[in-house]
Amino acid sequence: MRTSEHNVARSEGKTVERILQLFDAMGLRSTRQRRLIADRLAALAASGADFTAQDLWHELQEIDPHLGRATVYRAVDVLLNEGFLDRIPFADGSHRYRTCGGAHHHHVTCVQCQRVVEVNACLPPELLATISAKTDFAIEGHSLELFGRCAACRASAITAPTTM
Amino acid sequence: MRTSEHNVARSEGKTVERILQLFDAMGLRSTRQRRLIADRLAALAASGADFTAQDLWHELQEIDPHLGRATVYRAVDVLLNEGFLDRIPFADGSHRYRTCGGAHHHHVTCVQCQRVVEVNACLPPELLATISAKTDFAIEGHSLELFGRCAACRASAITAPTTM
DNA sequence: GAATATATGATACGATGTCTCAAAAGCGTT
DNA sequence: AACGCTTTTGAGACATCGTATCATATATTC
Repeated sequence: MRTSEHNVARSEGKTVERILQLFDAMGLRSTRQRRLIADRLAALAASGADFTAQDLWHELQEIDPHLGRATVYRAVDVLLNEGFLDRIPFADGSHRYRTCGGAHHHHVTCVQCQRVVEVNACLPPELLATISAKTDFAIEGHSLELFGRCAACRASAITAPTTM
Repeated sequence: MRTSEHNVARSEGKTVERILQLFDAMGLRSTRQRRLIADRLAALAASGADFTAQDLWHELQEIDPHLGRATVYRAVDVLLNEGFLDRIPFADGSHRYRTCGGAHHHHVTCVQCQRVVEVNACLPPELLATISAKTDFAIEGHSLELFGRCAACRASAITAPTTM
């Protein structure tokens, strides 16, 4: 237990540093607010949780009540453009953010518990070739979101099925 | 010309009827407003254009200045749930609507002219099986958006390249 | 530590969509 | 075609999410 907690703390520390380096690389200054945001994002990265920009702001406001909304949104925007964060769109038009490795990947979202898991599998090149041929588009990118039910939710549905 | 115009008009008429039947099937009444909306959507379906709910409202307001925003949004919502409309999400979090056949398909959007084209190709079952195995999710659905540049935009870029 | 450029935060603004509820309109019945 | 019941509408308030503005505060450079 000790070791694992220690490792988490260390990995968070590294993540904080990585985020601050991203800001630095963009020529942005190291401010108290950005360090605060980096801290929180590192914790979220460690737990793999996803969040909305609003969520993040509210959480940080508990630490610093005067932290401005625009400051948080601006930071999220920078990190999204840098590829540190992923935006996950939902069917209702809303979207959440998630820290990610930066490598190309997709997401599976559990329709029951909303848990998001990364998937490394990607579209086969043949499919892209077919689409390109059919439409005469030069395909430059894609966005794939998968929906389903995770193992835990499938299990709980069996033990506690809906009565209707 | 005559014949083609006539055919377009006829196909729009059919589409109008189909939309009104969808309302009817939901147990919703046939109102002047809904008929107005059906007319406009049929025209949009014929031209294959995509639109925002706001767009649609403004266009219809020119015909009936008192038409309520909520009325249009409600109708769009119904038709979306019925599968007559598709919601196409964009990277910036916005989304547009598009009439579609109802059969499963995806979209390719031109990153330059924003034109949207339907694609009938879909994910190979092997990919879904792989993802299911890797994540232990029961995959129930997916959303795939493709981005690229259409033939026309590629051609115009060659004759008029960006100077930077 | 002074100069200077950037970042912040309060607030206004804008876009998009939902909710409310009195009034209007549809529809089945008579 | 008038009645009565139910749904629908429309106007605007409200909610949410994000962006723009700009005086002030803060980093960074010298």
